[in-house]
Amino acid sequence: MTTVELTDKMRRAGLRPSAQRLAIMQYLEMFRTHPSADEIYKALLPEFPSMSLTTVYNTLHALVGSGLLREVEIEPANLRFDSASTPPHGHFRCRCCGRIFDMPLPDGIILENMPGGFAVDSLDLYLKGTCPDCTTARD
Amino acid sequence: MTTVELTDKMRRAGLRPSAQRLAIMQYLEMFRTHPSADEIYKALLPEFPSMSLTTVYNTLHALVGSGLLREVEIEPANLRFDSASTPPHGHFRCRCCGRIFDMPLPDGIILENMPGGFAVDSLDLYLKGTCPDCTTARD
DNA sequence: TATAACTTTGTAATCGCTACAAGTTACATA
DNA sequence: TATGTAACTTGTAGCGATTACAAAGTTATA
Repeated sequence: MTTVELTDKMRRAGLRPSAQRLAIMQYLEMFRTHPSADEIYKALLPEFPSMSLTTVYNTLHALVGSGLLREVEIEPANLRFDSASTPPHGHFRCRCCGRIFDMPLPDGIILENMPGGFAVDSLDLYLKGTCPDCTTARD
Repeated sequence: MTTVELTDKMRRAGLRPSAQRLAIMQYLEMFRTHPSADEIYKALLPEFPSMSLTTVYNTLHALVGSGLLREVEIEPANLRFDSASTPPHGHFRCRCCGRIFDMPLPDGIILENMPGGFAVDSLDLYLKGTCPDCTTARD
């Protein structure tokens, strides 16, 4: 996604497209590793030496609030973030290397037969185990 | 589950069934509200006035480690716990009252068509929305 | 009963995150 | 282009959940 496109997207969401915000969005578009706020902060520090961690948190919350990002809560102690420009998907965390992978949502996960009266507005599927790389490395 | 049964269960898991541990397990068997460590601590304090919060955490970790409890990570800032003596199920958190409900796992969630090489050893389904009580109250 | 292993307790510390206030910037309007 | 205002950024201080650690207590077993 180009800078212009991102700028438009943010404006349409009612957010001012500051340099820091654009950089954060671009980072999340480019690196699909589900980084934490701190990882984003450290990665962008060379480019924005004066940027504050608080700005990263502010931005992430603003972007989540307007639907441009999704939170990934697969690791309770570390909130992670994911561009919302992909279709809904589950997440898999490798217990060995700690990486987080996107996974397809199994067919049939559609929320039909929920107990009556529960109005579901978000669904998260989190899987844990060993990823192919770590399985191979262990052999 | 009786105290004797719980004692056996813990012994089989290689854990000493101390009074504190039994009380914590019993609390989780009795109250299916997915309490946090702090809630358990406060609830048991009258019975064990000298118990330390650290003991609660130690116990919860030990029990999770040996499969007697499951962690519920539906709220990133507050780890919650669930007896493992129930069949696998998903969780629903009401955004209005904050309560957490057990939910059936939708059919078809069985992890067949996962991308090759991913060895899944745990699955968590987290749903959020409005529960029946809060929906009714709002009308 | 001695010894080792396990468990509990209390304190201090860590870590992710948030609150807040002051300074800066963007942008609509004139 | 100038200007007022709302939005944004920054730094510091602080909070709450959790963990580290060491000392004291308990239990199992030889």
